[in-house]
Amino acid sequence: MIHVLLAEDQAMVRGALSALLSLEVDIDVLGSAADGEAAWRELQRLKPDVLVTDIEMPGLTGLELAQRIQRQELPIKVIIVTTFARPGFLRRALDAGVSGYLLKDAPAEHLAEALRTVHCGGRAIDPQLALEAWSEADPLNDRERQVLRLAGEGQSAGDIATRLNLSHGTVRNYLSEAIGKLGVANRIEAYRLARQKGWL
Amino acid sequence: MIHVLLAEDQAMVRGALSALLSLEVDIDVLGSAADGEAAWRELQRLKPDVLVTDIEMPGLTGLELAQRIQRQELPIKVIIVTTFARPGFLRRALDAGVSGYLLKDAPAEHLAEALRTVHCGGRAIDPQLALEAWSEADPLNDRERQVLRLAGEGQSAGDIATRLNLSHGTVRNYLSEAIGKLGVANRIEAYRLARQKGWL
DNA sequence: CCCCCGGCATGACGGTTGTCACCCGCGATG
DNA sequence: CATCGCGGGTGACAACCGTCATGCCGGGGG
Repeated sequence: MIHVLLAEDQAMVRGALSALLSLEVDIDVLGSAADGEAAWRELQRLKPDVLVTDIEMPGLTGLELAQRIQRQELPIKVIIVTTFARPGFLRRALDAGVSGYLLKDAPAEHLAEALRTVHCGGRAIDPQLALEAWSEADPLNDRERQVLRLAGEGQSAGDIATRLNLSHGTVRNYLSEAIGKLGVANRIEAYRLARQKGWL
Repeated sequence: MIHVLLAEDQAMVRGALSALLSLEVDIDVLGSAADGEAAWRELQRLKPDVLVTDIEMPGLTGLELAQRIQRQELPIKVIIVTTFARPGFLRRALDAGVSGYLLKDAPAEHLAEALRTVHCGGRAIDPQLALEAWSEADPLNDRERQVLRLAGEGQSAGDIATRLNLSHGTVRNYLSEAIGKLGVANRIEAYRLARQKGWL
């Protein structure tokens, strides 16, 4: 019997996944949580074998949750189930020691299979995504990332400079650098590309 | 017995929702489709009582699907189940004659309830969203929408002008108009706001 | 008929953005 | 010690952006 905890912020999806897993005779859904903090608490209370979690959740993300589990050396496997086919996310997930990474695009049956594989000590990583993950490294440094994030929200160079205690010229240098590294024409495209790759 | 067709592009969510509805004794999931076109075909083949559909799908969106059903006067109720709490979407959905509009944030049980309500001729609209929907009208006209969409993809005024066979000055006028109407400072924020409201 | 309005264009303005060359200070590395 | 790299800053320049005033045209509505 595999004991599972589910973390997913969209209630309907959470309920539906729970229903899906309940249909499997060898899987027992102990409970579910709507955000990272709640998941962390339930994790310690229910001591499941496997945590199935989304990435984008309020409070604590699935990736941060995985990191915590790794640091505390809890005997709990982690499977990420997410919408985002972003190579950067998978890479960060692997660094956080997760055992599985599935896309919500994948057939529903894969989830139960992945649970069994992982429970037996195996790994379940979306194969085509695994290729991309190591193909292209994030070329941005921390400053460039910060600046791009703010630029993507419509902040001007001056605003960003104030926010980060930099001169507005320096901000423009970082943006220019990022734009150059990503091979695009302006900040908007740079933001979109970096976001799509999971680098922001 | 309520006969349901499910349209949702993410396979795992599709399977999970199917599992969820299968647990209800009075609901029969006839089938499911991964995109709008497939849903339209299955609709005519399976003749369900209710279509449960996402909005964002490749090919044909859930809203367009609802429009088609309305135009052809098919005796099929439509329930939209979506991630997006965008007032503009709900308004367009209501114009397309849908009977239900639920958020994926809503508890899973709401879906089955909504199905029953709708099947009996009722409506199931997310209440707090319903308020917002009529509070704020879309202030943009067609040209402003087009221009804003392209601007949001990082296109410059010149690019957009070429794309739409306008002068680059005119494009800037439209952008300026949109920025003014939305009460923001630049095209990026204008794009984000319009998108968030479901106006793009 | 005239007048007004909406779509489109122009030109001019000041501010912002993207690029580049160059500067400084500082820690690492030789 | 020399010097190299790197994070941060300056200044200049061309291009672009956001704003505004102004103009033209065509189609209603009075």
